[in-house]
Amino acid sequence: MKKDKPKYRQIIDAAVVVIAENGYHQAQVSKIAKQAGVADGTIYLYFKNKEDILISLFQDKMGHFIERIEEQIAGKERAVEKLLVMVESHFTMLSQDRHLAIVTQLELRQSNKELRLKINEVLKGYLSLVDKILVEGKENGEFSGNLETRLARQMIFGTMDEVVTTWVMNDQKYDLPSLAPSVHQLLISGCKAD
Amino acid sequence: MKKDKPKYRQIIDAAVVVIAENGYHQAQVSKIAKQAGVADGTIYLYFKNKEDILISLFQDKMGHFIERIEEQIAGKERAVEKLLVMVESHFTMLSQDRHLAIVTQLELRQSNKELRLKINEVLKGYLSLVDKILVEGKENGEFSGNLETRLARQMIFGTMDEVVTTWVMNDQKYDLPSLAPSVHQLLISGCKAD
Amino acid sequence: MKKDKPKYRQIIDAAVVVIAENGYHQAQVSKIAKQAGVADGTIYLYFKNKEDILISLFQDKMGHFIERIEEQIAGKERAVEKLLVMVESHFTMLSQDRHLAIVTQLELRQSNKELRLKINEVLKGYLSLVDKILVEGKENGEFSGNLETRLARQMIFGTMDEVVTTWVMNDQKYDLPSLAPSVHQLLISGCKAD
Amino acid sequence: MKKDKPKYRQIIDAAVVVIAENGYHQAQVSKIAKQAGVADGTIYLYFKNKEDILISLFQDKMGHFIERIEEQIAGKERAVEKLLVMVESHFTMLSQDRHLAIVTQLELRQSNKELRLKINEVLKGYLSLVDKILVEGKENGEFSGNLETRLARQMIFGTMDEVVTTWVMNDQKYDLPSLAPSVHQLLISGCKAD
DNA sequence: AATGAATGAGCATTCATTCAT
DNA sequence: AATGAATGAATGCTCATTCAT
Repeated sequence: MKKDKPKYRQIIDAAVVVIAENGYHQAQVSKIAKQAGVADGTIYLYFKNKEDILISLFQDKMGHFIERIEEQIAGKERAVEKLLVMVESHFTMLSQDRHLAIVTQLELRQSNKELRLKINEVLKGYLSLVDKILVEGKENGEFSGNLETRLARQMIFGTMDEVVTTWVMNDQKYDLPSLAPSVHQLLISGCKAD
Repeated sequence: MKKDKPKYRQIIDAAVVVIAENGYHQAQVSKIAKQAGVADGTIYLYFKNKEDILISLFQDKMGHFIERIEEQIAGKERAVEKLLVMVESHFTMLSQDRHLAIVTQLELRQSNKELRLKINEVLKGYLSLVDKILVEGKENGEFSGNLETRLARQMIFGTMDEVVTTWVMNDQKYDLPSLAPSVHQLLISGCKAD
Repeated sequence: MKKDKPKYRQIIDAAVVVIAENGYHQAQVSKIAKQAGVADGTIYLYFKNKEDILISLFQDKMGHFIERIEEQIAGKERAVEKLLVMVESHFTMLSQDRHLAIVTQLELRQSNKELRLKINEVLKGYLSLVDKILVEGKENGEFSGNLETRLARQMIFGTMDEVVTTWVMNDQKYDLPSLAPSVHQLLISGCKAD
Repeated sequence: MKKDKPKYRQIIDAAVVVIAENGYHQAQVSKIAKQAGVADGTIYLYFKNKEDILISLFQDKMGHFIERIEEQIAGKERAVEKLLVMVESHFTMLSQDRHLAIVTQLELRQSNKELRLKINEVLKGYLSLVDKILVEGKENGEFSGNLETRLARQMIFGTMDEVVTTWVMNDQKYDLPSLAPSVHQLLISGCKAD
């Protein structure tokens, strides 16, 4: 299995660094190869083409992302708590890997429509995790029975994404994880005063 | 003033059509010129370079966008109502200009970081409109006094953006404006059951 | 019409020189552009791609070739004379353009199958000229009525081609046109003693 | 002697198949290795480089070719008969090995000038066989004493080659050996009516 | 002898921008 | 003001060959 060989990860990790530091359009294959410490041609022993590096990168990183969040959530009983853990994990993981944050929030969005569609496929795994929490919350009465799952999911994901993107655009100069409780509070109670 | 000459708008409108129909990376200057009915070189009499077309496009369209919303809001007393009008207007205007929706939600995001920073500058006008509503709501007791304006604004904008993007990605095949009340409800009351 | 513009011929003539002097596989587009005194990109204003240069080159040169031979032949009454004129013209024209001879006999044959098929299309014009002479000769009794036109044409073309190729491979170091009478004699009378 | 080891022939035979089925430019060393059932590196234990495979292939196959024709000719008395046997054998052997026919008539001609010069060296053995027949024929009065051996040989070889190439280009869809008598007749008597 | 992972040089083509007319 | 022909920099990928095992 190619994915288990050390060079596979070397190249993916190199791609994250190169894209974060040079930007999507300045991340030439030769730069990635150099950063990974392999020859240009070696890239093509592990990836079909340049796009394949980027998709694999996203699948690989996002796969870990979702797994971690699932693990964290597993220990919690209530949907509200699960949502808090999710926001915290989301913010924490991205703030712990500054390069990855830049790549996912800014650079990878410059890819063409085709690649973005493939990225969206990967994201669906995350979105259905959100859905599961929402349905659970509705069933056990934590959330309103009238809550439209799809819209609520879009609010949750859209909000987290916007918060992280703003943080990255501001050069990650404030602490992201500490915003999690407030964001969580916002998501579960909205703007309205009690 | 160049911006008042007819060719200025011709070119901007041509850019919207060409980008929406061909995608950001297939929107060559020569295509835009052809669509606008001018020679390639003429573009450079009205715009400094290609990036300048895109920024001007965004400024122009977003300018109208904000003006319209300000007009609509002006007639309303309460922050909650103003927020509803804003969501409604946002959804309605984008659903009335399919090309513009594609360009702002999908295509322009493929631009490089530099251009996106400039686009964000333009967006600030919109975001401060949101802020104004939030502050007003906090002052008159509609919204919690503890509400963190910045985060709430990110939730509001992030949610609307995500809802519109999902709608565009689904080929605009359902009615967007009719989602406004639910989205508004979500934003003001969150997920939590009463 | 692009073909009438001076740069069109400049580029084709440059291609002949570059291919003859560097060989087919060392004839990069940038070399052709430099030889033609234009920018690389200019090539693509006149030709679809590199292959298109080569096909156009062959069509252009072979077009002249056939026209000239047709003119020469027009003045002759008998098929045997026409054949002589054809062999003489064929040999003379190629010996007058050493670069072209190298390109048609050695270099262009290294092209891929697809290009060679297109080249063969162009050659058909020449081959049917041979056929016309053969049919005429059969009708007026100069050639045997049993002569199989297709095979005879293959003998004539195959012989001329082999003679020219051998001459090119020997660095064009002997006089080609002076072989025409003997080759003509061979073609019309074969090996057999009278 | 490397040439006597089984893998030497395995690789040559694999090269013929791979080139015939994929074309000269798509016949990568790795494909030949795979077809031969050996590792890429093993090729280089038996051949100096890729070009060496092709020259060896040609030497090997053409060696058999000439040997066979020499055997067939040995039984004949007269030059005219020998020529007939040669044409028949030439056509028969190539029509019995479709892959080899494609390789020698179409694919190997795409090689670079250098390789083609080496191939010509190998061909000289065949050409001198033709010369021998011609000289013999001139000596015993079958052929005209004025016959220029070199040109006659070029006619004979050029004609056979053109006939075979045309047959290959037409997908070998008619019977080649049955053309031998007519071609032979043409070669010995030319176009002229008796 | 045999393997096959690794190497790295080399090139056609696009397109934003210019400038002579 | 307007044109559009000309420019030229910039890059992903292939594949013959090597060499440590």
